[in-house]
Amino acid sequence: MTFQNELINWYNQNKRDLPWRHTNNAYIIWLSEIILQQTRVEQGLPYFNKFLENFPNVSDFASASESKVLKLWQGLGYYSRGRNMHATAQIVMSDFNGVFPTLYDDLIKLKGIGEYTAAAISSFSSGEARAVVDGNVFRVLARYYGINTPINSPAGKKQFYTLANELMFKEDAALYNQAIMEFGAMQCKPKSPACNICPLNQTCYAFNNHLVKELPVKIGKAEKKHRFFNYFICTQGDEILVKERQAGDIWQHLYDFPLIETLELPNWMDPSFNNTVKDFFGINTEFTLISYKKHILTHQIIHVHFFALKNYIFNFSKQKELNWVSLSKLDELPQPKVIHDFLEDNFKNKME
DNA sequence: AATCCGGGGAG
DNA sequence: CTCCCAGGATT
Repeated sequence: MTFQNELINWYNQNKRDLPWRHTNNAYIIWLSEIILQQTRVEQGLPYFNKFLENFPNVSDFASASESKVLKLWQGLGYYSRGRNMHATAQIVMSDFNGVFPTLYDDLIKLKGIGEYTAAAISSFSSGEARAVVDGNVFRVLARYYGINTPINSPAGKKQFYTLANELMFKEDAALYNQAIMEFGAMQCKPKSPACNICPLNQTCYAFNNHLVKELPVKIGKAEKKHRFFNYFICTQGDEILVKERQAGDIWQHLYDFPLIETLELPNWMDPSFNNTVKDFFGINTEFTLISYKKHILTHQIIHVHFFALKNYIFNFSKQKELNWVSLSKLDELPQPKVIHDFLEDNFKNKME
């Protein structure tokens, strides 16, 4: 049996029942594919259901506010996906008459849709014979064919895309694409795959040469940068001071608090830190440490300290993004995970 | 070519 | 801890 037929055979016997596999509606497939970028199925599934419920079609998505989209996205990470979806939904309304495109050449031009996602949506919605190459496909092909070109190098990317498209099962592109990804996710797993029961083990290069653990090859990760976020919690009656994060850094258009970032762990008993705080807020400041949280992202480790601030006079001319928000409405704003967790722990009762 | 962009789960 | 997940955009 051929490589392709083995994969499809395995898929028919072992596939999971996932909601986006019951449709060829390009809009619904697009929802699932964007949500699943760099995201496990188990983590993305509740978000997929939530988005489809709130936005049954692309028109509903396009007419929502960006803030509502980000609020629904809260906790999933890589928030540019949500912002790009919102922009793309509006382009589909204006440039495609509200009909979500199904052709690769149309899809690839849309925000947030790259080579993988354009291949996925086009093959699943219209059967276009474009091979998907995601983390699963890289791994399956690297092992089965014994390819040691780094998968995250330009040369590797080209090599794997070329091979994947040569292998494409043109009689049923959607079925084949689903099959190879599911096989990578469940059988040819990153760690300790069950090679002894694999239907392809007789012809798998890595298995026969004891290279399963070495493949695929990936080149070096940059070291994580440490950052120190010092948040100041300012309340006034039933209101709290929040800040909308701007472009050029993480969590764009999500909300946090007045922030002083320092280059190293600040000693808040030190007069110089006190002066920095005083300069930031105005005069006559007093603050006490509430809590600390270490927040780990892909390229940075953020040391987050929360302080309660008293006796403050703000210089709003320097802090235009600051706004007072009533505690009862705070939960409507999209927040980074570390902010949301802090509020859950310290303000839940006051937010009702 | 390298770096940025989140958060979670497995080992 | 480390690795990686149905990747894409930016520099």
